[in-house]
Amino acid sequence: MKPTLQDVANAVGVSRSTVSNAYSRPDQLSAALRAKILDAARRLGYPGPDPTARSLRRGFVGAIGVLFTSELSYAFTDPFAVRFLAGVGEVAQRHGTSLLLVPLPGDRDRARAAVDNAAVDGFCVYCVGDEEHVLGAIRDRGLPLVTTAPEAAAPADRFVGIDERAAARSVAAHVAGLGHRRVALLGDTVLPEAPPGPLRLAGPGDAPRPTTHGRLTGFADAFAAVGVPWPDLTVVNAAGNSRAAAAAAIAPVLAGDDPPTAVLACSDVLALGVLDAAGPHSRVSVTGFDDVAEAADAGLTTVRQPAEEKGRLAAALLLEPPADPADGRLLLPTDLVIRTSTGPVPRS
Amino acid sequence: MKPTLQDVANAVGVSRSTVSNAYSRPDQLSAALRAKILDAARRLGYPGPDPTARSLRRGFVGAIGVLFTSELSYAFTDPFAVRFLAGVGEVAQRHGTSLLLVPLPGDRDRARAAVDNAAVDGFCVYCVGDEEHVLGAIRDRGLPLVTTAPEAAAPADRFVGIDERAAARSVAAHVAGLGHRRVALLGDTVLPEAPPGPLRLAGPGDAPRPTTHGRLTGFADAFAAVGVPWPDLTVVNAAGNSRAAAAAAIAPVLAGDDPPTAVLACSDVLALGVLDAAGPHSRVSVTGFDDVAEAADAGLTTVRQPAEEKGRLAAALLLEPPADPADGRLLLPTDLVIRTSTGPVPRS
DNA sequence: TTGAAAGCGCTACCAA
DNA sequence: TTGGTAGCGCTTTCAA
Repeated sequence: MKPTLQDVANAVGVSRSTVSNAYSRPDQLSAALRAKILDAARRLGYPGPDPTARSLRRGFVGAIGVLFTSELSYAFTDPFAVRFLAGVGEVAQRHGTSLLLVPLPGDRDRARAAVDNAAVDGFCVYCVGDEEHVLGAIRDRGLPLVTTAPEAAAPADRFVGIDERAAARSVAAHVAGLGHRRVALLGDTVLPEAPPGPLRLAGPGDAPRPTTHGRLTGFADAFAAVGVPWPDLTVVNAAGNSRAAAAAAIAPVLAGDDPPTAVLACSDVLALGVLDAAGPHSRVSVTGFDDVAEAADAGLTTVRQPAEEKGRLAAALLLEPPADPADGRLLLPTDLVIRTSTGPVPRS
Repeated sequence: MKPTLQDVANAVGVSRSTVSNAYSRPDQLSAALRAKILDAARRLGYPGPDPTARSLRRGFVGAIGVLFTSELSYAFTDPFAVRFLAGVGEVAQRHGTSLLLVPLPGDRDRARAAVDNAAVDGFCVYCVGDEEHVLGAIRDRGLPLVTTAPEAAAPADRFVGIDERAAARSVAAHVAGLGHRRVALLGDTVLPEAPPGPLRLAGPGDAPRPTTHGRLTGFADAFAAVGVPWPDLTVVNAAGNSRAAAAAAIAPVLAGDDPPTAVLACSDVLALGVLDAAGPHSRVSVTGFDDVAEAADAGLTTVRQPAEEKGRLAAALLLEPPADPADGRLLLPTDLVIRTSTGPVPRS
């Protein structure tokens, strides 16, 4: 059997409290006794207080949960997510806090159970899709949470994000300013079970994912301002946030009659897929979102948002709660980055 | 106060066991009673059994630790590490197991404490540097562990990795075959506190990090075979596994008298830094290690190892222990990938 | 099908 | 400076 604190106490002939103090509050006992206890522990092979028991007793864990409302591997596959994580990790390291990455089953009940079973002191929720039930589970546990989607946050939640709508409007205005009027908007899983390809959407607000919703709305704003109403915009659905999914979804649209002269994607990864599908000689204008590393190489016009900083702030908001709750909602700046993937409407 | 299982029991007028069963063993009570209990729980705001208490009682946690013997952000910054993590995450997701990423303080005692405090059922150790004390701490806790460094593994440890030495020998033999004899070997933190730049090393075995050690040995093998003894090889130290660190370390060497005609780096990231430092018109041959995504774009000759697969196998070894302990040591295949960054010795 | 008893291993209070 | 007491919230026999 593995030795416990009690065994060490017995071996040395002191009480459990004293052994506990030897580990957790060295100033509460003489150096000599402490040395003797630590020595006996080593001899017995006692590895120190059990973390689980300690957490139970102390009432906190020393870990924060990081949730991606998607497959766990999304976190390591999407370049923006990875940089977000790097930022979270940096702050966690500084606090000596661990990061618990919890895989979320697609099934809602089981997702809720996964949240309920996570031994953590709070959650950072990187919002990918529809997360209301996940956020609800966290709130029900009474744990603090930071989310990256404004619409998803309840008043008590902390939030760090960008003004998705305004940011999207800025790229779209750039494209509109270049004269584009026949435009496609490309998003990942615009509607839950939708097949890849063009989609009928009564309005941008119909997209359940808060990020997609915000970005589509911003795109629509800019085109409405130049006289292109929502129904004239083609919404295209990609079955996943990957280049391949984007290429597969957009290819038929580009090959159709009366193809769009510009494609506005809801992420850089999708935009890169559009460039893949369009081929090197295409003159279609393409924009992305996020400004990941590959975007620069590809000459992609996009909206930059500070990835690592977003992660750092999310973790900081959780680990160093602001005194004033009003400071718990952070809006980060974005920049329109104009590169070579956008240009005037080709005359045909 | 947050409600506990006891409160729910009181409210319904049943015992704690019954409430517990309602959550953990639905088959142990009537559907009607269970519904009544769950309902009362919802009304009281009871979020289900506390994960910590449950872990303590059950004796297991449902999470595995992932350790990087380096800053935690290394895990998200190094492209190979990210892919490894993706593989680990994939298997973890399948098992419904969470991943605890534990930041390791540089200080050995505190690193040990971090390991001791992690509430997990086992560890995957991604070996970056010197990890003996970390592995020791894990073994002392009696937890299973999988490591990626062969030298670091004790007989009881599981291991998944490559034959570092043979893999390194294969690239080096390619370079030697091209006629190169004045060669520099570039590693990250070859010696613990060494400054960037050339280094005196009595032999490759003097590098404490097992990976570096193995790779340098393989490089040395290949050059010994063509008559270039160890002392004629220039070992160069980079202060970190980054392009910038590599560039800074190698620049003076390339600019010196009698510069090497080839640089063999211990990782792709370092090799890319060498290319940065050499500039586009340089004819120095450069090789990397790992074959990350950027390597292909840069035309880097390198050794490919299966990154995601390594992660998947590491996690599987931990989560699905092989019946026969002999199956707990896996050696993965590697491929020499020859691209444009290596060529014959330029005639000057 | 339900309940009572017995801890899992530890820490924090308070008294000596 | 040390020890006794009293749980943290839960699960799991076993018996009813």
